[in-house]
Amino acid sequence: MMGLTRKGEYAIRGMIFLARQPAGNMVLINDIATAAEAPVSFLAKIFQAFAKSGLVNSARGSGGGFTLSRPAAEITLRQVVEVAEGPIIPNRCLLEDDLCGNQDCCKVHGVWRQVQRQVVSVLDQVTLAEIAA
Amino acid sequence: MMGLTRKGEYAIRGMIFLARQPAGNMVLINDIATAAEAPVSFLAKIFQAFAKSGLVNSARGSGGGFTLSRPAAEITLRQVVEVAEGPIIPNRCLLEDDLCGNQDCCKVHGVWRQVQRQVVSVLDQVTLAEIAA
DNA sequence: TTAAAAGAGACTAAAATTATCTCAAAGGTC
DNA sequence: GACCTTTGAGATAATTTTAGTCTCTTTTAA
Repeated sequence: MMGLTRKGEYAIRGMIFLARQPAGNMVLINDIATAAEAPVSFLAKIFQAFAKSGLVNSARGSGGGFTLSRPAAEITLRQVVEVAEGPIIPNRCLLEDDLCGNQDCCKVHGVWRQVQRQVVSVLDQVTLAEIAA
Repeated sequence: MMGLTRKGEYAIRGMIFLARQPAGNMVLINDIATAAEAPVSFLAKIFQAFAKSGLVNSARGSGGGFTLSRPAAEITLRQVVEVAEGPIIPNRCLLEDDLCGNQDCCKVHGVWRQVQRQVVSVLDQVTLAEIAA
């Protein structure tokens, strides 16, 4: 239960590698994948999402690649994880806008919200810079 | 990410129903399943696990069924969740006894352990009695 | 002895995860 | 402009996990 998937693991490792590059240095997805020990085409998808989300900049053509869009100290682990894996949701009924039909579910509801807050809070306080150091 | 599965949901709902019965009252898995809105044969498996783990007592034959093995106030949500879903582990490398080959993984290792502790701590502090009330 | 229950294991179906492949679009370089 | 490099996007496939079913066995009480 509660596990990060491969996607999340690859994402984190890839971002750590990027964070260790000289600022602004464009890195090929191939090199990131090698460093992160991830399948290239799979990681490519993940980094597409990072590019869309604005966490990284991308450029095509020769001399292209990926680079962090801002200092690693300004990117949190939560942001990385959420772009890769989606929002941190310990239970379905957290999604349904506070209105779930099931009475029992709602009793537990508050507990899951608490869990969510704790997890998010931990991940919010860790930056890429810290874990890449 | 971080989601409880159906199994966990059914498990919790079933245990809440049991917790609401008069103490010692044997309840059929059919009735639990109806109350929990879960498939009978699926929930039966889950309650087999509960019986094995000692959270509930079971008896076969007519007059048989399931009952909590101790007061609902002495059963935590964590126990219920862990029997149903397995241990709460936010990342693979938490399993590997503190020794994972990957350096980067290990930098993040402490973060996941913190996450784990927070989640466990929340679930440890909620009893069946509280959520069944 | 018989009917009513849970226990155990094999099996199936559906969904999510983990990829892979192909082609299109964009950006340099000659 | 022709050409090569690189990311973008979408379809597809393989694998694993989740979810659920079915059958048969064991236990127990009446």
